[in-house]
Amino acid sequence: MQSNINYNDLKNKLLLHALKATQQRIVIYEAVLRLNNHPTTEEIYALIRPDNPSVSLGTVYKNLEKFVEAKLIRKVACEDGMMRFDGNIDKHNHFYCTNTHEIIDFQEEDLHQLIGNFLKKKKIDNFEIEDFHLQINGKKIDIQKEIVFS
Amino acid sequence: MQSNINYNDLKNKLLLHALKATQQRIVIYEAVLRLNNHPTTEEIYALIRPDNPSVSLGTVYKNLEKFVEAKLIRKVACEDGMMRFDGNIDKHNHFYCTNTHEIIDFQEEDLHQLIGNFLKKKKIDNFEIEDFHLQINGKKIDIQKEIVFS
DNA sequence: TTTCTAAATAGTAATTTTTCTTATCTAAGA
DNA sequence: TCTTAGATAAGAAAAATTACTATTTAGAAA
Repeated sequence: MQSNINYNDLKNKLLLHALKATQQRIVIYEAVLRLNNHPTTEEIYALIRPDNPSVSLGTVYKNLEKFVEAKLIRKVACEDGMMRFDGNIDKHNHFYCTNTHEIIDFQEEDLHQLIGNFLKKKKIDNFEIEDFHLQINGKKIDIQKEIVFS
Repeated sequence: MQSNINYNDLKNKLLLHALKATQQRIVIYEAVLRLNNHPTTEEIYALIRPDNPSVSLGTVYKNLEKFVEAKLIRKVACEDGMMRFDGNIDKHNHFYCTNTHEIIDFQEEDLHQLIGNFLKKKKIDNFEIEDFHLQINGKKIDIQKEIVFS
């Protein structure tokens, strides 16, 4: 758990990504990290609203987009129609539960390399690969419990 | 190219998927197949509108959703915020051009098996995998030309 | 520290996308 | 042919997103 996200770390992270560190941005970025299960814009807005009633929804939308541009966070397009955001920018992939619409991180360096190597060897003309994203679709068996992989 | 999509084939395909073969559904399904580059709902609506002015947008939305449920087509959530649809239900993956927002099919049986085998070997508890989808992000170098891979 | 300015924000309006509602209609099985 | 469950049109409504503009502010420069 990231309980150690303090004001200065957040601020520096923003500055490092060439983003003016406004109060609103710090709060929004913190919310993305706290809600570490791929929140929607509304979920982020709902989290920050009680303590920051003057932050407008438009600001949340605009800044999430800015953060993605600056590669501070990632966008995750979801089949349920909602755009979601991911504060974890390490290489990783996702499970998607078609029952609960949860997106669950799947950190598996071996698999990531396997795919990366395949693409490197493959001759692909007229396309410069930046990254890739694997989404594994299925259903959680016990919705209450977590997915365990080893 | 699928120039051989005729009325009866479309109708039978719908019936095969337990969908009542209405005139509207035949027209909508045909549009998805014709617009074989992952059209949005609006693009589908725009294509059929001239010849079928009485088909309503709501019908297009509802039926695309129905088709996905019936596994007649696939949904492709796109980072540009638009939901797109794919009439090709064969196992395949996608390139996504962050410049043009195009989604381009990447049919590569070897890669698909590589990933499938990895996941089969991996012990994953509390999740029943149905399928997976690899999206390769990057930029087309010459926007006019196609991506070539071999 | 104070001043300056480009950039960011709040609040609201407008637009876009999607879903819902209801009266009417139709495909396909009996 | 008749019947009816399911589908449709049309428009209203809701939800999601973007745009606009006066005001404010972070951070650079003096």
